[in-house]
Parts: sequence; structure tokens; C-alpha cells
Amino acid sequence: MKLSEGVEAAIHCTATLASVDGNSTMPGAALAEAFGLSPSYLLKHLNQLTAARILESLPGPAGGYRLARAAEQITLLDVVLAIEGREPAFRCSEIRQRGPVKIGASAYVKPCGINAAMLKAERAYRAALAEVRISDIVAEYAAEGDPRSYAASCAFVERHQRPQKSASSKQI
Amino acid sequence: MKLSEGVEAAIHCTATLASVDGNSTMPGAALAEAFGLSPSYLLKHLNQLTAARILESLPGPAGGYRLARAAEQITLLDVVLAIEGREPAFRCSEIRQRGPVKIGASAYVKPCGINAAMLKAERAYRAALAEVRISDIVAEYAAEGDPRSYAASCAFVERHQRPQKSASSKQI
DNA sequence: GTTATCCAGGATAAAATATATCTACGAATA
DNA sequence: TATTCGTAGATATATTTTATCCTGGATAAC
Repeated sequence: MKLSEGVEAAIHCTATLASVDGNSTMPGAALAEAFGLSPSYLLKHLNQLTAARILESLPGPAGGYRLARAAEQITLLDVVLAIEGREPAFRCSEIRQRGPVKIGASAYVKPCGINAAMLKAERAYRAALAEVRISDIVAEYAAEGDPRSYAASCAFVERHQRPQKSASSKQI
Repeated sequence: MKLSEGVEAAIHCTATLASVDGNSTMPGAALAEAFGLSPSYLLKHLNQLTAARILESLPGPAGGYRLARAAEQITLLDVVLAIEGREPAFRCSEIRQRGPVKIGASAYVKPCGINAAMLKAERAYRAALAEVRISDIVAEYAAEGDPRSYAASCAFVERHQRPQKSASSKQI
């Protein structure tokens, strides 16, 4: 029951990208610098976010990352699942069938009650994460975060973001 | 975001011990056999359950494990926390402070909004687990589980449980 | 008492996973 | 065409999980 560290980085990066203007992008190296992370490793996570359609990337000298959709359309659950994978935390390995008590496999067609209870709890967890949007995180930071910290973050974004001509490279 | 395998074993063992008569005990070796697990490793988990006051153990030739309190008083959350530990799955490492954006530590007295949202989700998870008691698991298994499987489990318990003289060794 | 059985706990090792880095490659822009 | 940047793969390191063994202590049966 532990989330990988990449989750924290992924959420912060997504929140940071929510602050860039319009269709501008921000290079992965700048994001790594912003949080003091190793660029080569952070790129892995940014890549996972891109694969999950949370971010989109533009190659080339003026390239970088930006949100693939509005910050209101991205939830914490989206980011967590992109990094952690979609499999539930509790995986029933049907331990019941492994001892000497086992009988025919037909006795185990019903899902284990323990498994059902664990999965129900995990649904509650995911539902709570799905209620929080990246835009909420950003808004809360702007409203209640320390003004100096917020100003510094904005300045950093301002300094590293790169305007783009086309609205979206993924538009066909 | 993965629960250790020991959780499944711990829940099954606790549920099994809920079926022994009165103050009888069941040796750890029998529990390991029931689920086809390595005895030496399962004992570690049973030990964790004992430390968490979920089980109690009696040494000696007629010893073994039994529930430390009624199955109605033990929830899935109790067992999960005993095995996984009580720390939350998401640990905010205050990544904000690590980049070049950082300013004085006084700017970070407020808890990170991301952290707050993640912890809130985890509270929902734990609340769902706390609603399920071991007695519920056992009752559901007896009522809806396959009759053959249930009968086999009962027979196994019957065969390995050991009556005790005193009600509880922990009573002072 | 003596012995046999059982749990507690430490040391240790193997396996799996997470973390981190590097390099070659492809895409896009100037 | 050269430069900048993301993509993907191979690979190394650290940490955690899983698993086993062994010593010691406690208890009941003999």
C-alpha cells in the first residue's frame, strides 16, 4: 500500500502545465529543474502521462509538453492511474484453492467475498480522487498558497513557456 | 499502489480463526497448510497480527493462535493496517521546496493541497474497510459460498483446533 | 525434571520492483 | 542541414518484498 514517488511529480507537473498560457508548451527539462528532479527519470513519467492522453508533446526546438485537455477535465484519478496503472491494489490470488481443502474448481466460481470488499473500498478511494480536478488544485494554490511561493511559480512558468503557432498538433 | 500479498493471507487466517470453537487455538502450521503457504513466512504475518492485538498466541505443545477479541470487533481495516502499517500510501515529500523556485521555509507552513486531497481519498478507502467486519466475511461465506467448500473448511478447522482450559492467557 | 511442541525474533538470502541514467533514434523547426 | 527536443530501449543501482533458517523462550505433556 504505497504509491510510487512518481505520482507526486506527475501531479505537480500537470498542475504546473495548467498554468501555461494558451497553447504554449514547456520543455521537460524545465519541469525537472522546477522540482529538482533528474530530467531523464522525470521524462519517463511525463511519457506515461502523454500515453494516457493527459499531456501532449511537441518535438523540435520549440517543443515541450502541455495539457492535452482543459485542467477542468483532468482529475487526480487520471494522473494516479496513468502512473500507477489501472490494476486494483488488492489482487485476490484465490488462496483458498491452494491448500489441501481444495475441491473442484466449480466450487470457486463465485468471487471471493474478501476480494469484493477490498475492491469496493478501492472504488471509494478512486471516487474520491475523481472528484478533485487539476483546476481545483491550481485554484486552491492561487487562493490559499503562500503569495511568495505562488508568485515564484508563476514567474518560473512565464520564463520557460514557449508560444506555439498551431492550436494543437494532435488535431486532425 | 499495491498491497502486499500478506494481506490476503492475514485476512483468510483471521477469518478461519473466527470459526474455531470458544477459546480453542489453531497452530500456525495448520493455517499455513490450509492455504498452501510457507509456514516460516506466514508466522511473520501472524506475528504482526498478534502485535496488533488482533490475534493472541499461546506457546507450548497445545498452543496456537486464536482471535484476541470477537470477530464482530475486528474489521478489514484492522487487519490491513496491521500488515501494511499505518502510514498513508501517499507521502508528500514537499517536492515544491526542492527546485530553484524555493524561498524561505516559512512559505511552506500550509500543507500542500495535493497532499490534502490524496489523504482525503485515503480516508475514504479506510472508512470503507472499517465498515466490513470479519464476522461479516465469515457469515457471507457460510451463506453464499459454495457448500462443499464451506464444509471442507469447517472440517479442516475442526480437525486442527485445540481446546484450551483457560479462557484467555492475556487476562490478568 | 525432561522432553516435545509451539511462538518470537533476528539474521540472512533471493526475487521483484522502483528509481535513475545513458544512448541511439525520430520528429520538427529554423 | 543542423539544432533542439521527445521516444524508446537497454542497463545499472537501490529499495522493498518475499522467503527461509536458526536460536531462544514459554508451556504443557510425559
